[in-house]
Formats: sequence, structure tokens, C-alpha cells
Amino acid sequence: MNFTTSEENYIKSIYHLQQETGTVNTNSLATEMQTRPASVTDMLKKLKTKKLLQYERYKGFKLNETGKKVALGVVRRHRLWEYFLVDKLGFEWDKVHPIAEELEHVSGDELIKRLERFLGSPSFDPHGDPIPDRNGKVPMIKQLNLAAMPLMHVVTVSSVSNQSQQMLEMLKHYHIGISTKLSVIKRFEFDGSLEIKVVQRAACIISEQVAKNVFVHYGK
Amino acid sequence: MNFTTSEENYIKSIYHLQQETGTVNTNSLATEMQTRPASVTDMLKKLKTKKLLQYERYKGFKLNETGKKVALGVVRRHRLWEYFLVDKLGFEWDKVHPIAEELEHVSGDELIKRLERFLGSPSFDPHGDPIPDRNGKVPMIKQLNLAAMPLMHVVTVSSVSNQSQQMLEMLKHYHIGISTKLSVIKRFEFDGSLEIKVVQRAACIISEQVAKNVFVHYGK
DNA sequence: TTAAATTTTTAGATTTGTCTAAATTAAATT
DNA sequence: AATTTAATTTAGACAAATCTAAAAATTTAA
Repeated sequence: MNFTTSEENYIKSIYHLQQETGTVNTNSLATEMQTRPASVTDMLKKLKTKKLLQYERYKGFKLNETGKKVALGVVRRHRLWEYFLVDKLGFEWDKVHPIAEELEHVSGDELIKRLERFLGSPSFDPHGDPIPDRNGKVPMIKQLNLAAMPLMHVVTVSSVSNQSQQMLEMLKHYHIGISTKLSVIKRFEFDGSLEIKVVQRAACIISEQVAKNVFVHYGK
Repeated sequence: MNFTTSEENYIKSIYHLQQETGTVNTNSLATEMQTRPASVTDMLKKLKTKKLLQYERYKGFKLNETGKKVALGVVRRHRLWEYFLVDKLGFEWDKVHPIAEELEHVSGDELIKRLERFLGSPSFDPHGDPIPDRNGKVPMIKQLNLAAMPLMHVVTVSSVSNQSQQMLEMLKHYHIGISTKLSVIKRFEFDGSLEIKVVQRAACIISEQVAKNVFVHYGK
């Protein structure tokens, strides 16, 4: 089965939303896609006839197994291209999302198979997100939320859940990126902000809001 | 100015056709684009309002300077991606065209600038066609000795320095003549002999001595 | 130089993806 | 339970890119 760029974008967004909430509703998908609820409904009908969706009028909806497979294919292509852009072309990790957003729709299994091999079959993209393999299997590592970390343990940043330009800009300012090593020195009860120490940098304070979007793991 | 994928494809096709004939007509462009003459007319009107075309009803048409610049940008992206696919991903040169056809529409000057640098600023793509530079300048064809050719590039035989009967007899046996298109597949370190592939023929091996007398150039 | 053949354009329809505005259904509140 | 509010869908329209069928302009040739 073949899908248009627009269909793929809807499928990908539904996938991301249902990861969090299990089931998705029209308004949140409209917000995510920066479009109108009416447009979402139109596309849902189309995806239902293509048998990618569980969907009943006025009830929520979610991808079925076929739909998830398609979504994982798009995610896989997106993250492989992001890896390429950072690792081979030398882009900064906070600049690659919009470009990968276009490249992910270029079709051809052979292309992606060869790209993966060329990149050395990476398991995680430059934002620390797992890259599904060609069978849709997603690699897992044990991640902890920075906001809930015990004090004084050096950990490695493994992913960032909010990938808006604003957030990435902020993290850049703090010298926080994937594989940055840091420890939490102090937690302020007042507003939940954290004093942290990035290895080889001066200590600084980040808001709870920022911390909640940063995930870390022990070791390496 | 920004252009749709469809507009870019029309512009590119007009460019290629007008290279041969100076001016282009509706039917030949329709054939080239695998579409109907009526669709061509529709697009011509659009490209005229965007000031990329010299076009009068029922007369022929051709790209103006602006149009040529846009075309050269598309051609540049196409050929850089072809080079990437062959040189980095290991595709065979005759498999890359349809993939590059998609990649060429991915926008972003920064992407193409970095891709070019990553590839080492090549002057010719794997089919031997010249890659326009950032400013739209197209590199000149230059003659190269077959014995010194990089691998996996299709080139055109332009001259043979030893024109003895014995040499020509040999070249005839290999189906090599002026304007024959071929590529070097492998160079054997042992004696400098070359495995070559003449277009539409089986691969064969020629001695270094033969290769040194054959001159080739990129492009048609 | 007319008539026939060819080329090109117009007119109107279709598909995809989107929109606005209005109607419908579901959920929340009194 | 009835009413208000919110979410969702329908109805109808639009722009882009295409198509078919027919009309108009140009070219060829009788």
C-alpha cells in the first residue's frame, strides 16, 4: 500500500499522540497538525477506508496494527535522516527536524535499507529517540525523568521529549544535549526548579518545566 | 520564490528540451512529462504569471533567465543526490534516477550546500552529467585518460590516441568506439588492467595499455 | 489558396486536501 | 432531567493539478 505525504503525516501524528494517551481525539490531532478539526475528520474517514484506523463517529480513534506499522516506517525514516544530517552533514541537532520532515516521505525500501547500513545501523537519533528497525521493533533503554532524579548522581542525557525550537534553543544555552553528562545538585521546593552541574561547566538552575522534558540514564 | 514539485518538474523538463532545440512546443513537453497537452497549457500560464517563461499563445516557449536559474537549481540537487546514492550508498548508477527525482524537491539551501561539501564538491554525476555550482555555472567537459578514471562513472569515449590497425581491431572487439558510453567497474592492482562495462554490453576486462590510449569525457 | 491535418488552447469536470459555517452529538452543570 | 457548553461531524466551497472533449489557430499540402 502506498500513502500520500499528507496521509503519512496524519498517521505519524496519531501514532505519537496515542503513545501518550492510548486513544486520540479530533481536536488534539487538529492542534498537533496545525489544521482544523473538520480537516481531521475528512482524513479520518479516508484512513478508515484504508483500514489503518479504529474509528467510530464521535468516539475517539487509534491506529490498528497495520496503521502502527505504517507509522513506525515513517518514524524510522525520519530518525535515520536526522542521524544522517547530524552525523554526516554536520548539522546541529536542533536544526534537522524540518528537513527530516521532508526527507521522511521519500519512498523506496532499498534507499532506507542502504541508508541505515551506511550510517552503521544506529539505534538512537540525535535527539536520543529510538530508531525502529525494519520490522518495526523499537529499541528501549531505561530512562529516568530529570525532574525526579535523586541528587548527586552523574547521569547521561538520553532524550528530550519537547522538541520545539524554543526548547532546543534553551537546552543549547545550558549546554545540554544528547549524551551530555550532568548531575542534580539541589531541588528547590518553592517551584521545583533544579540546580544542576553539567560536566566541565559551571552549575546553573533550570526550571521544573525544562527538567520534566529531559530524560536521562545511568552509566556511559 | 518557492515552487511546487509539479512546477519544478515542468521547469526542469523545459530546460532539458530547450537545450536541444532552443525553443519548446506543447506536444513535446506533454510527451516528456507523460501528461496531456491541455495540462501543459495550464501549467505554462502559471509559469508565465510567475515570470519564468517567454510564452505567447500558439507560439513556442522557453525559460527566461530567472527560469533557467530555477532549472539549474533543480538539476543541481538531482545530480548531487545521484552522486550521493552511488558514491555513498552503493547504488548502481542505473537505479538512482527515480530516487533522485524525489530527493531533488526537498528544499533548503543549507542542506544542499552541506551535501555538496560532504560529497567533495563533485563536478559530474554518475551518469557523467555536469553538476551546476551554487551560482548555476555548469562545468565544462574535459578529457580524461580511461586508465585514470574513478570507478563507477559513466563516461563517453571521445578519442583514441593509438590508431593502429591492431588497436582499432581490439577496440572493435570490445565494442568501444567514439561516443561509446562506458564505466570502469574495477581496477586490478596487479597489472593495472580494468574491468569495464560498455553500456548495453556484458562487462569485460581490458589491459592498462589499451586503457592508456583511450580518452573519455563526462556527459553526452 | 483553399481544404485537410496538426497543434494548441479553452471549457468544464474530477480528485485531493483544505477551509468556514452550520448542524449534530456528547459531556458537563445546574 | 433539562440546559448549557464543548467536541465533532456534515455541507458546501475553494485551490491545485490533472483530465476529456470540443473549439480555435496554425501549418501543410492538394
